[in-house]
Amino acid sequence: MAGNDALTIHEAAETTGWSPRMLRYVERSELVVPERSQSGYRLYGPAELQRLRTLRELLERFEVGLSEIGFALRMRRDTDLREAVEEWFEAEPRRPEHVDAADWMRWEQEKHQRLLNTQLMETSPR
Amino acid sequence: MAGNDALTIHEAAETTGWSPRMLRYVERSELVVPERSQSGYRLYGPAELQRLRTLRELLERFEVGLSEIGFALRMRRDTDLREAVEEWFEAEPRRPEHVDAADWMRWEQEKHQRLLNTQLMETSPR
DNA sequence: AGAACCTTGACACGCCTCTGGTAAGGTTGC
DNA sequence: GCAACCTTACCAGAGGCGTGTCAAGGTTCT
Repeated sequence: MAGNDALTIHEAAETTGWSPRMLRYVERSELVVPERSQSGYRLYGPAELQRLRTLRELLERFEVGLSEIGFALRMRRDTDLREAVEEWFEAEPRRPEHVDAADWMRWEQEKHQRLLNTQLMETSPR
Repeated sequence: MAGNDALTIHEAAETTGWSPRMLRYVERSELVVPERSQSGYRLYGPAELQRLRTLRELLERFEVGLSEIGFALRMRRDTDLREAVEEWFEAEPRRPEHVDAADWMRWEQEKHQRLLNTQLMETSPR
């Protein structure tokens, strides 16, 4: 393997700061999947090494876990999922369009009512 | 509270399929945060109920967890995080720009070499 | 005033994530 | 051929997630 710039798992571990154990784990999460030699050895090229280093930085900087980046990957690959999640968030700023308009206005109205009650009760409680 | 269409936690639980316990949990994850009455009771309006129902569907349909949607929310709110994650993914299709071009070409070349070796060895193994 | 709600906080349990090992066996370099 | 690597497959332990339940105490309805 010498002379080639593809690193074995232990070498890659040393230069990226991951443990060999974790490199296998990262592979299973599909975030960094190295090539394999003919006999099945993992071969980490410059691109993988770089990705591993930046991944590490990413995780540390934002205190996120592999599974979370894994989920981001899943959203990026699964269009249905991505769209469903986005759609759910879009409905966030109150007044989601699925809600009947009349219901909504009654709700808004009564919110003010409630607030009013609140104020009143604060001066003359129960 | 009667006459108002804001539901208490147990009522909301019944119409949405969540347990009261889980509604508190969902609130803690910041995904659906109900208003509060003056005395601190949670008040679920039509919008919240709808959001709870669709959230449930989302989780079931894609077999994701609350924490994962919570992470999506975090990405949506934290621009730095979102951009960092996206940037990491952008570098995915091999040949990340941080890698030295000469390194890259040598790597690509040797990849073909490796593949060639593989084929040869498959016909005359060992 | 009492029943029937609500609140927060805690303990608990099963499952998953992350991380480290270890064992049994194949590959490579010298 | 032997040392030093690699592989997969397990066991294990700390910590987080999802969920229930219970306790101690406040609120609301009648």
